[in-house]
Amino acid sequence: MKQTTIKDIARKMGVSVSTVSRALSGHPDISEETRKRIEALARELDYHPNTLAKSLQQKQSQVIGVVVPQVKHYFFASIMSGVTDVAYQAGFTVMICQSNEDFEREKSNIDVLLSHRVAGLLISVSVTTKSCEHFNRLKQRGVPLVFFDRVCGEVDAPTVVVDDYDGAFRAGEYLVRKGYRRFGHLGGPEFLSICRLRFEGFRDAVSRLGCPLRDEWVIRGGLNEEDGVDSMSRLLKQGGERPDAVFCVTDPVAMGALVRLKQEGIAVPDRMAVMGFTDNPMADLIEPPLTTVRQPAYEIGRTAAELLIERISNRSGDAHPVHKILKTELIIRKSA
Amino acid sequence: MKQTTIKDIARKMGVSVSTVSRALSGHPDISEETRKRIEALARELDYHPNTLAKSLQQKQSQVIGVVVPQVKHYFFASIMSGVTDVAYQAGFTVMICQSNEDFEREKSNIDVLLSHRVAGLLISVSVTTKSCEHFNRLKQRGVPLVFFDRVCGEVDAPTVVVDDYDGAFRAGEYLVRKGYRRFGHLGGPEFLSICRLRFEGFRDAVSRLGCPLRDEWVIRGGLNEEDGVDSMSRLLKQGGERPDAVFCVTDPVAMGALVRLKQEGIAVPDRMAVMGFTDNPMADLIEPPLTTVRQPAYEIGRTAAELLIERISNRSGDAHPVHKILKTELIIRKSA
DNA sequence: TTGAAAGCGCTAACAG
DNA sequence: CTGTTAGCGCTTTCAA
Repeated sequence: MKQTTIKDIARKMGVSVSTVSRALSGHPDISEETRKRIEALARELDYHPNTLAKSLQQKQSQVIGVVVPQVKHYFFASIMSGVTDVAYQAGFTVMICQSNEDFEREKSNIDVLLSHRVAGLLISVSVTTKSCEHFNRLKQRGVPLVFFDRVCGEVDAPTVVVDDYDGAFRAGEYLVRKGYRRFGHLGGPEFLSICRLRFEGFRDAVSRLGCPLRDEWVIRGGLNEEDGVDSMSRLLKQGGERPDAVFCVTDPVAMGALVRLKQEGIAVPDRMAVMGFTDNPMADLIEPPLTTVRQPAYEIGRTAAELLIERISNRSGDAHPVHKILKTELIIRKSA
Repeated sequence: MKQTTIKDIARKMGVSVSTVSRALSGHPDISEETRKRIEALARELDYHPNTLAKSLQQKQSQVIGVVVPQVKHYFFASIMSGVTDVAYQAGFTVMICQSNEDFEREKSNIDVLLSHRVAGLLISVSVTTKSCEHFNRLKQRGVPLVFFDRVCGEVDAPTVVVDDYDGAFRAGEYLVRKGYRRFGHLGGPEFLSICRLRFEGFRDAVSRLGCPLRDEWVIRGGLNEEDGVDSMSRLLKQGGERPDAVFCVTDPVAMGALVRLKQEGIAVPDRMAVMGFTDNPMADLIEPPLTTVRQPAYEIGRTAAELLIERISNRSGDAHPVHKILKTELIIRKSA
């Protein structure tokens, strides 16, 4: 696989490599004619500049690294879509790694990306990540860094999140206004800020309105559908009185809960209302359609990428980090 | 952002760069003791090898480039997940681009990836791609290349697909066996092999069993949910007799069709049965749960990545290209 | 307007 | 076992 280089072009044209380099990068000091001829020859030889060499030389690449827990989840996939679009427009490419929710793999992903000398990093932390020193090392190294969705509070870096607390709060208000009184919550690991904030927002709303959340109806599990099935099972197993409404930390969890309730023949929303968080595209296709809080996933991706690219370009690494908080939207359907 | 290099380590240790290079890459000719000391110092200085320099030197990188139409679709996201996992295990990273179903962008994505000197390319072609010369140029260049899902028949490269014809055929058989007799099809652009094969498989099955597909009930549109809504609208607008069962080219299209039927108050499956293709996770959560043909998306991603990496490693580029055909599975639920 | 030369960080002969 | 050296493809002073 012999690749055409600038040198090949130079030789064939009888000029020096610097002339070719300049011609191809639009340097003003090159005569119109030489440039035309060089461009033509480059096309003819199917020349593609070697970005590796260029990056090595300039000590900076046009690649942004992304670390997400799982690409296949709709939420992250949409974010990736936003990141990829913004990157493309700005002349960047994206290198993607998934941590599969594993701390060690997250660290090793970052190492790999660093070795590729990415210009900056976009990170959403794994559920199993309990320490932030690997992130702080990045800061020290001066690598531009933006967290999105699952952020790490101990690290002084820009973040892009939705207003989880507010979204959950409004979910709580809505349920109380709808007449529900006995609330449960299917939550995620408290270490994750999104889980903590959604829990707190909901808890504060319902307790402020006189219907405090009962501890035994707060179930903590994972963030996916199977976890929802599981958490709902644990809730039902308690026997005795049941909540008349549960707020779930994510849509997949809510859908899992719905599956479990259907198995038990418990009517939704009549005997138990269910609310989710995210607004997956399937949310309005299931039965009953899911009442939820919409997060603008694609926008999160765009915003995070924009922020990162801005930091890369301005080298504004020392400026006070921005924290973007995107608005959520209450989507009322049938399940609550 | 000053990065530690092999040279810094060499200077601090009072040895030559080659010694450091060898120590760090596990060369046998280095004494155990020197290696230990070098490794320790490297860690202390937070050294990360510069992959760019290495790739430039070796004239080959450990990056695989992926071009997909849209990352946010569950099917592609799952594939990406498989690709990313296999790549990680084999010491590769993945660079991802999305064509957004646009031909020009697809070409430019490939150029970018080529400039980054990716070791190989994984491609699923966009719906608007009507020519394959850009792929053939890749072949000439000797870039290892594997197509997945949406392949390009005119290019002599390995492919990973599911047995679309067979899956669709069995869908047709199933519907006939179930007692349906008047069949329609909501399909995609014929240029895409997946669309053509699914159409042909279904058509052959039902006609062989004595219930030929009627031309006016074959609607061609896009592949997403909104396209499904649209295609079903066009079908219903015809008035007169209606099919009692439609087979849709993808799950999203089927779900769109379902939405439209619900709006019209047409009961599924009683007045019209609907079948999809893919088995999205939401397929069994909607009402009625969707009968469909499952494609092993994650496996497609894994297989394609494995094939590509094998080709990269063996440089078996000239060998006869393999065509992997993964099996589909009929998933019977309520919608048909 | 063009060329010569150095160097980005790394590996790999070749030589000791 | 370790050092010297050349060179991967490119940009960029400095000089002509």
